[in-house]
Amino acid sequence: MTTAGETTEAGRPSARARRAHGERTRQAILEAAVDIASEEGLEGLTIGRLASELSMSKSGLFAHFGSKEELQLATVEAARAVFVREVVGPAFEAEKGLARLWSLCDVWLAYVRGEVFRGGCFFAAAAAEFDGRPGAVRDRVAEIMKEWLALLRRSITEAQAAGQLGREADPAQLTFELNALEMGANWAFQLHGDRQAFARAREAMLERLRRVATPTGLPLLPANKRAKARAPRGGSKR
Amino acid sequence: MTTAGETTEAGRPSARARRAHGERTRQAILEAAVDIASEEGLEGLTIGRLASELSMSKSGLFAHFGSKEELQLATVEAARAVFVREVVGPAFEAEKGLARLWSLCDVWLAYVRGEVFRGGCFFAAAAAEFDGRPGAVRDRVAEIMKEWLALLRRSITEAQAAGQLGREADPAQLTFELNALEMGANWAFQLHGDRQAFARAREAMLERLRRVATPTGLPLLPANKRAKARAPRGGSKR
DNA sequence: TGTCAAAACGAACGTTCGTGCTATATTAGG
DNA sequence: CCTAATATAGCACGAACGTTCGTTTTGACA
Repeated sequence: MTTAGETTEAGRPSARARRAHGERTRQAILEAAVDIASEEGLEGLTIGRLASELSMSKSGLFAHFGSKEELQLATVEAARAVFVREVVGPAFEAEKGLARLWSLCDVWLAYVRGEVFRGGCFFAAAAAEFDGRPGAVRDRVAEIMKEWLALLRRSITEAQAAGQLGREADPAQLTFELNALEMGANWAFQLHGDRQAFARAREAMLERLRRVATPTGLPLLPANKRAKARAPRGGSKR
Repeated sequence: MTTAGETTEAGRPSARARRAHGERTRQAILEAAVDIASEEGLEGLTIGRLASELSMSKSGLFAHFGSKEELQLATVEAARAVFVREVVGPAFEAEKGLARLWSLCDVWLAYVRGEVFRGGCFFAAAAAEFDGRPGAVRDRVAEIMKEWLALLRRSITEAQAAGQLGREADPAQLTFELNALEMGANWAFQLHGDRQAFARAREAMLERLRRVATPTGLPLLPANKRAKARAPRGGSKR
């Protein structure tokens, strides 16, 4: 439904759908589109550039989407699928509650650090690019980010329900802080190439969670490695 | 020195500078440019658009800069001047040490909330836009953001020297966290129009600073208003 | 093998982009 | 008042943009 017009209805392998060469190219297009867009932005993602990258004609490529905005929306959707596969999926292998909450934070950092997208977090970039321009793309990006925040928040309340996180902790506040640390790490890495940012974000998140964790919850968080403040080697990177 | 080439040295009304009609227009151009760029991005800042906004000809406007990149750099510089005037200046009225550190955080939030730039923090937007494209603009933006981080960091060590902040606090870590919270607030406000984000960032910053403040430093931070967890009104904004 | 729809193509459209050139106003100094 | 410098305008350029059109290639099935 979200995907454009001619998709097969998922499970009805009509004669038409069995072949479906177009679907394969469409997928290839979106794969490249996601990469380009994460580096150059969804507006910098140009149809000509995309076509030449894939050795296709502009018009042949264009026909798959019908408009630039549709291409952008499809690209956002493809990026979301990657995000779900690379972040949400793995994190959900952890048990519901604090373990999963931590996993969401941890895997997210790995997702940026491992350059799943060449330009860092796709949605952070898209959000920054479109937050000032009304339209379908902006709306969809905002929606997806709300999904993510809701996921964090739900994990928090589940951890509270399981008695792993104190009741006094405000889920919305905690969600905001964890997300801010994620954005901060992504930002520092993208702009300054600062890999330390991941360790810093990790430490801040852990510290924050430990502060509101109950004795039941505490063991679910990684152990504290305090071998750090011991040798404070003067040169601080730059 | 930082501002572009032919600015009058502030206080030396040379014959050349007295007239300087061009300088006035240049300033007017940059004022508009900063506004547009903060909303649409430095790349979306187009010469034609800028010219029509000011009822000028493209070429007449263009002559002031010589290239698009120069225009972008000049715009960044103009934005920096605004930032210094609106944030750094006011914050430096507070006394060196923890008071100033807090002032930097507080005034920064006000600067985004008060929409000094129409599109939120100019440099957060510019950083996100250019972090994937090498060039002079990207370098300058990164430099300016490092200036800001250095400012935060210096205030932290000054607060430590004054015995207002514990020696055990890692300045780089604290800088990262404060900056991340700023970015998080800006992001939430821009994308979701969420004004609560400022209060959340403020609370998180305060809490974080209180945790490392010494008994000497604590009174320098705003008092704790705990009228909040009392009436936890169910409806949480959306 | 012939048919037919899907898929890809090539060329062109009208705009807008950044950027030059050249000419005309506007202004200050002699 | 004249002159030289400065500031703005007019016009045109080549390239790239998103988009449309008519045509050709392709591949499954009768």
